[in-house]
Order: sequence, then structure tokens, then C-alpha cells
Amino acid sequence: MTVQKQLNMPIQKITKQEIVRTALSLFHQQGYYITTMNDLAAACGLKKGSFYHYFPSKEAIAEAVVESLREYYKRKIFIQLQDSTIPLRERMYNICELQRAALSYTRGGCFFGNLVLETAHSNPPFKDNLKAFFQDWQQCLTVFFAEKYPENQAQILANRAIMLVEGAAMMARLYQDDAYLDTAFEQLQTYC
Amino acid sequence: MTVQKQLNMPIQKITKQEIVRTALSLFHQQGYYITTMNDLAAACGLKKGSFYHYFPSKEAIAEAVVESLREYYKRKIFIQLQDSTIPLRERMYNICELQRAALSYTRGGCFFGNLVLETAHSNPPFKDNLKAFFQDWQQCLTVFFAEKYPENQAQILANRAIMLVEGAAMMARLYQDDAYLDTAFEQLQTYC
Amino acid sequence: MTVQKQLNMPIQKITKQEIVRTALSLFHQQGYYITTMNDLAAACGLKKGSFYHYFPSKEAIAEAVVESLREYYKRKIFIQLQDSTIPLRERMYNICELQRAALSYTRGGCFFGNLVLETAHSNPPFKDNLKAFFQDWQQCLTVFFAEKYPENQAQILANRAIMLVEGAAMMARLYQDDAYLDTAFEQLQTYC
Amino acid sequence: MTVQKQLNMPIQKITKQEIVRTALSLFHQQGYYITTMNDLAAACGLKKGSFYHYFPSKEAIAEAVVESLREYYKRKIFIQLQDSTIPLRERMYNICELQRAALSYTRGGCFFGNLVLETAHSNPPFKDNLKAFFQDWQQCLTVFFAEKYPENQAQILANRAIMLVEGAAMMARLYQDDAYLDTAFEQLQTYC
DNA sequence: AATGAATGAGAGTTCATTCAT
DNA sequence: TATGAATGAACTCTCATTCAT
Repeated sequence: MTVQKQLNMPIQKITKQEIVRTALSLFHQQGYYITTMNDLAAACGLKKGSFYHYFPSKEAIAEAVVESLREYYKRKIFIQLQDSTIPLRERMYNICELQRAALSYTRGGCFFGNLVLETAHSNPPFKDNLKAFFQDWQQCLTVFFAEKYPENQAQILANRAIMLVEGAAMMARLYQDDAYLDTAFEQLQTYC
Repeated sequence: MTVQKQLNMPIQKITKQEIVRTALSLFHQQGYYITTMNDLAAACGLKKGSFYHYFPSKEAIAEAVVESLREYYKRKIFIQLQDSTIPLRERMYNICELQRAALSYTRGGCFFGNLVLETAHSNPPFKDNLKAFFQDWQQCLTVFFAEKYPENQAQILANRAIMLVEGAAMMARLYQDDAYLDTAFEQLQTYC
Repeated sequence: MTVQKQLNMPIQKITKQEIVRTALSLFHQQGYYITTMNDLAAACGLKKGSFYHYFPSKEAIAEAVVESLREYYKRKIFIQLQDSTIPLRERMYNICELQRAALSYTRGGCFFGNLVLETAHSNPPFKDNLKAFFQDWQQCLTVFFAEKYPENQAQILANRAIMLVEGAAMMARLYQDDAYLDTAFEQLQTYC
Repeated sequence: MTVQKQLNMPIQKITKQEIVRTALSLFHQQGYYITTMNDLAAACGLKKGSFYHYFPSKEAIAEAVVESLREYYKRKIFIQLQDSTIPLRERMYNICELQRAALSYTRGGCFFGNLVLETAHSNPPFKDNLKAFFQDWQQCLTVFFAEKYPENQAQILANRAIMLVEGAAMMARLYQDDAYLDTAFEQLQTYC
């Protein structure tokens, strides 16, 4: 302990990264509005007042969460759609597996879709990133389908896939039954 | 004196029906949580306190709204799917037209879908009616598709159609662009 | 019906007397503040608005109730204490029996005592009648005890009796156990 | 700097203890229902919203008040009844003096008795503590009287004493006259 | 006489946010 | 950095009362 103090180790209890992860989990499961700053702080082992040292507002933390998850999808998931070393069908299968897990009703369905419908009435600063997420998704799918279909057809399929999955996540959440997701992803795989 | 009465009449009491209609409009456009009892009352030309003369709680008015709209869809829209005097494709076309108007982003997308995602974390008294709406929809579509496809295939198509439309309504709302709905409904018509 | 109309029969659904009786029952069991005008009206088979045709305010109905019950006690109960055709002990016994029934915790304890403590902070129009009730009681008991004790002693005993009974009604209500009343009334009977 | 600190100190945070004391005073004088959260907050120099920083609900603050006062009576007042180094009569006299001051109508009579009658219709979380207070009182008095009387007689006297005092506090409050308390406590002292 | 409609004032409670320490 | 304290605005809901019909 003396040593620690001498080295002036910040004893950083928690990082922004960790907060973002925790907040994502809460927003995902409970929803954005229902989750209070107190909930967020407590889940991070902080008091409400301390939380504002990391993020200046609820919107700001949501912004960070959205951006972080968007980046994650872009770099870790959607990118796999373009890995041409893997056969089309297999790529699609992998993606579907990953998304099925992420969209399960136990997790809270689709974080982005939920947020879209929760905040559609307003114009939060994270709205652009929300849109961008779906664009990322759409573009990656389009490129993917373009390997097999003509461009305009690929685009249509991409959009259709997204709508189907979002609708499925909604139904899964309503009925607390992931079978809707299964159906949707099965259908997706017939596209390639 | 008859004239006088006519002139004095404008005491124009508001009816529960009218309140339900007004509340539907507000909930649809703004969302359930964001809409306050004050908003509802004001939109009905009432003061907050007066509103409780008609409905004992926010949940109660939402319940009435959900039930009312569900009944409307059941009796006026979904039922058309079973009118065998009209050709399949035409029936589907009519339904799509009706729903396209109802789900337009300017109206607020899909009232039921929005409510599903807004209240998924809780267990409001109208949840059963929410589920029931989607079951109505699914059943009517299944019966409809069963005219052309085997039963199990009809069911799959019905589910797929619902997910597609819900996803489309979400995208339309996010991008404020009803083209997503168009795409979805076009696709639907290829099913028959 | 035509005849009725001709005779202009008021078809008096309910009388002030009956309302007072009903209100007494509600105030007694639930308390004054907790009982709403709506409760009172409903218990009388009226709507809130109609209730104001009989009594202009909550305080007014409470006033009528207090006055009515005070009169009742004075004329029907306390007066018996002075009926010199009956032996002292027997008179006291009779009174105790009557009061025991009236103060039972199932009825709500002592209506007057409850109201005293509920409204002590304010100065409702029925306060004088509240005081007067206890004075009635005290005076009748004094006269009664004066048959056996000197005047000053009789007064002390009267006061003591009242306090004892009021304390007993309170305890009976708290513990939902009328044994406290039994003890008090037993003690009272040793006074004569 | 020490001085500076002293000078800067007057941010004088209020403590839960102080709030409990303030709330006791308000509840005692005005009654539980009539006292609003706003009243309580203002009396503590706080805004309504700030009050919830200390206590999560009105019932919770009442609970704390009841518990605190119960403890006070138990440890500081009733316990004196068992101090056998002091003669019986003197002990009783001391207690009576203490209670007389606490139950004065200017203070609001008996806090516990008032609360009993105000909340008899409901089942607040502090009800058990309310009962417990009277049990404490009854037990201490029983042990006290048992020094002079047989057990069963001691118990009867204890109960009688409590009822008498509660009734006296009620009368004192109604008539705004502490003479009722005097009479009651005088009588108590004849018991030993 | 009866009522449905309306209201204003205010209750308890929640919560994002600010800030001195 | 961490926090407890404080706040203001808003929320849902209650209720005694008024009044036109």
C-alpha cells in the first residue's frame, strides 16, 4: 500500500470502457428511459455523483454506448461478411450465429432497434450513430449479397434481411421466445 | 329558445371514444412513456385532474387504446384477408395499402411494435392485448396464405410477413422515410 | 307513475338522517380524513355531485354526524345514569354494556375520541360539539357519582372514568382486542 | 487554514438524527397525515426533493421517528422505573414529571396515541413499533408495581395507568388544558 | 333532486444534474 | 477522483368542491 501510494498509482477503480460495457448491458435489458443514472452508477460500483466524472449526461453515456457497440459490430461482426476466404454460406452462417446470441430476448432483443423505437420521438445526439449502425449493416450485407446477386437485388436483400431480423427480435422479446430469431436467421440463409 | 339551446350547446362533452382516439394519436407519435397525463388531458381540451374522470390511470387509458385499436384491426382490416369473394392478390394489395397508411413514419410507425419495445421490461396490463394483436394478425395471415400454400408453409409466411413489416416500420421511423414500408409491402405481395 | 308525477311525490331516495347514519359508520371505521366525499356518496347510493345537495361540505356532514351522535348519547345513553328508579350499580352496568358495544374495535373505537385526535391540529366547526359531548358525559357521570360521593370527588371520578374509557378504546383499536374495554368497564363498576 | 476550515464549515449539513427530531416535532403537533413532505423538508431547511436524500418515503421517516422515540422512552424514561436505588414513590413521581412534560397539549399530546388513532384504519410499517412502545410501557410498569403488588394486580394497574394517561392526553389536547394530565398523574401516584 | 363534467390545488415521489468538499 | 448533498422540474394521482343540465 505504501508502495502504491509512492508510485502514485491512480487505483483507477473503473474505466470508461468498463462503464460503457455495464451501461450497454443495462440499457439493453431495461431500456434507455427506464435506466436511471443511479442504476448506471450503482452497477459500476459508483455513486451517482461520481458517475458524472466519466460522462457529463445520460445522453452522453448512451452516445458512447451506441458508438462503442456500433464499432464492435463493424469491426468484429459485419467485417466477417467480407472475408472472401470463407464460403458465402458459411460466412452467413457465422454471422447469424453471432447475431442470434446478441439478439436473444434474454439479452433484451436488439439494442439498436430498441433504442430507435424508444427515442424516435426526440432527436438525441446518438441518433446519427443509430442510423449509421443500420447503414453499416446494410452496406456490409449489400457487398456480401453482391457476390451472388446483381447490385440492386443485393441491396434489396440486405434491407429485407435487416427488417426481418429486427422484426424477429421484437417478436422474440414480446413472446420471450427466441424461436422467432431462429426462423428469421434460417430464412436469411436461404438468401445465399 | 331552441336556438338558444343550440347556441348554448357548445359545452361539447368529450367522450371516452374521443379520448381513446386522441390518446392513440399521442402515444403513437410520441411514445407511451414520453406522453404525460397532462399531454393527454390538454390534447382533449381538459385539465389533468379532469382526465381522471374518464380513466383512472395512465395504464388504463393505454389499455383502452390498445384494446380499441386491436379491435379495429381485427374487425376492419385483418378480416378483409378472409373475404373470399375477392382474389387473393387483390385482398393482399388492399391490406397492404391500409397498413402502409397506418404505419407511416408520420403517424409514428407501428403503434403496437413501438409499445412492445417501450414496455418490454415491464408487465403492463395491456401486454396480453399486445400479444393478442400480433396473434390476430398472424392467424389471419395464416388462413390467408393457406388458400395457396400448405398449412405449415402458410404459417411461416405469416410470421415472416409480420416481422418484415415491423422491421420496415422501425426503419421507416428511424430514417423518416416510408420507402422501407413500400419495399416490405412489395415483397409481401410476391407471397401470393 | 302518472299519478306519482301528479302528486309531485318527491321520491326522496335518501334522507339527511340516513346519510348521517351512513357517514357516521364510515367516519367511525375509517376515520375522518381517510373517508372521501366519494366514499360517503357511494355508501349512500349517490354520486358525489348529488351529495352536495344534502350537505355543502365535508365539514358540514361531519358536523351533523357529531351533533347527531352527541344528541343520541345525551338522550338515550347518558340520561339513563340519572334514572333513580334503578339502583346505582345496575345503572352503571347498563351504561357500560351499551358503551362497550359502541366502542368495540370492530366499530372503530370511540368515534369522538378518534375525531379529537384526528382534528386536534385544526379548528373544525364541529369542535365545540366534540367538546360538548365530553362535557355531557362528564356532567352526567358527575351527577351520577354525586349520589354516592361528595361533589368534588364525584367530579374527579367522572373525569377519571372518561379518560380510562378513552384510553381503553384506543388500546382496543391498536391491538384489535376488546379486552381493554372489558378491563376499563370492570374498573368503572367498582366506583359504585 | 484550520481557521479557514472553521469559517468555511457552516455548510452545516443536516443529519438524519436532526431530521428525525424535526419530523417528530411536526408529526406530534400537527399529526401524521396533515404533515406534508414539503412541511418536513422546509422545517429542515431543505427542498422537498432533497428530503428524499435522507428518507425514501413518508412512511420511512415516520418509521424512524417512531423507532427513535420508542427507544428514547425505553432507555431514558421507562428504565427509571426499575432503578431500585430510589424509593417507589419517588420513582413514580419522576416518571410522571417527565411524561407530563412530554404529553403536554402544547407539544401535541401523546405522539404514540395520536398516531394510533390516526393510522388505525391502515397498516403502516411502523405499526409494530407503535404496539411495541405500549408493550414496553406496560411491562416496565408491571415490573414496577410488582414490587408492591402481586403479579396479576400489578399487570392490571399497569394497564389502567396507561389507559388513564392516554385518555388524559386526549382530553388535554381537546380542551387545551393540561389539568387533565395533572389529574391522571396524581391518580397514578396513589397507586404506590 | 340528481348527476356527469370539470377543475385547482396539492399530495408523494422520481430523477438528471450541479457542486462544494 | 469520489461523494454526499442539494435542487427544480416534472410526474402520476387525489380530492373537495362547483356547476350546467
